Amino acid sequence: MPVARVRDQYHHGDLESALIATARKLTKRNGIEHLSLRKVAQEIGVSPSAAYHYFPDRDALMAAVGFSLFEELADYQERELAKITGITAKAAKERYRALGKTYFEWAIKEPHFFNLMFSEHCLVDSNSEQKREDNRAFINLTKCLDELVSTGALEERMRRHSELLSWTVVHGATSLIVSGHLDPENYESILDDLEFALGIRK
Amino acid sequence: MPVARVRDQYHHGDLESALIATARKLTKRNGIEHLSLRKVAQEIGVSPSAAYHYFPDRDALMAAVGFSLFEELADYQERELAKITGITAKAAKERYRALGKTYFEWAIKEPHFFNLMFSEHCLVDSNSEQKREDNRAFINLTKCLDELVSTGALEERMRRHSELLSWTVVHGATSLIVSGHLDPENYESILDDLEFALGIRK
DNA sequence: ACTACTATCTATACATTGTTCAGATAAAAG
DNA sequence: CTTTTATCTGAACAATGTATAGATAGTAGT
Repeated sequence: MPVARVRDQYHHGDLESALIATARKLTKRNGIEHLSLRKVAQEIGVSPSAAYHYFPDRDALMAAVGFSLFEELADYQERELAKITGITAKAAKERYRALGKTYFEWAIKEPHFFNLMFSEHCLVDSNSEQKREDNRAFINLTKCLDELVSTGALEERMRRHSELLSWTVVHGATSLIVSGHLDPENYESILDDLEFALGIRK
Repeated sequence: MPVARVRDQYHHGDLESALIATARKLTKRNGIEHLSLRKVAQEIGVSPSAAYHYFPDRDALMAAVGFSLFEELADYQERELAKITGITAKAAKERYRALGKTYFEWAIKEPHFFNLMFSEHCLVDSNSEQKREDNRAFINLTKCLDELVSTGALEERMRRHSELLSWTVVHGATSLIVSGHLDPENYESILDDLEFALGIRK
């Protein structure tokens, strides 16, 4: 299996990946609305019809991009979490905070990505591939909360109330800010409010 | 003399409203992605170019639809709030809950509307018309929280932490559920978690 | 009532888009 | 070397957003 590196070959070599990567690039620049299959093909140097051997339609390509972005986000979060070591309450709180901060900053940095991920293109049905990516993010949150409890930063009785609440607050604040309905400078104070309400010690 | 049927007239009479109303109808049925200016015009019985006398482009029409939906939602919320009378703690809690419930049910019932409202088409810049609609919803929340405090259902010290937190949780849960990343049956328990964390008495 | 004016809408045209399908080309299999 | 399969092209189609020039109707001024 020769890897085709030259663009003017008849067979591209790894067109599926190229399509996703290029669609990602154009989405990043122009947003979902202005992503055109033909421009993706043109950018790669391939005919518009070629894409249809890998994706049934434009929506499927966009969904593929969206799902790959969930992986990217989870990777990024895990890298950032790994930077914070220690089993103290302080470290646990930093990790908990980092989990939300990475989510928020990812969205602020690439709003077009965030919009794609939570658009109708990436609508998740119950037992799809994507649910596992959600699980991955959720498991990270679960671990963070467990650490908060075990280090004494979070009371045991608040533990079960914290999971969905944390996820919801972080996503909600991010969504409202990205869509312009809330000022970015409010993000930190909302997280403060959440930690205060959950009784996470300062 | 031509028959006085509204659609056969050269001048429509109130084309701007008709455009918004029809675009609303088609969006409700097919979603943002599949809304076409030409179909809107055809449905009204007018040429495609006619729309350009009222909206600079398709995006502007969609934005107009989106902003009108914010008004609709606020109207609906205020109607539902008005149904719950009394100045007891019980009534205050019901109104607080109703504020979130209407938001959630509105989105579940018409997900295409919700997606439009928080899409890039309705991106709100700081001093726009739309900010006032946000204010209207936020003022309702403010009043509900004040009532919770004055009836003794919410502690004074939690008051200032409750505003953005409540808004964020309700929107976040709704957004995650509409986009398929969270099961609808979780909504109530998330609200329970929030009320528990804020110390709102059962 | 006649004219000039303005607001409103149509007709036509164009580039771009998603998508289909028959066929070309290259790689793999025999 | 032939056959088969995977991969991509080319041309075509209908639909879309949008620009421009012109048609039509209501309105104001005389």
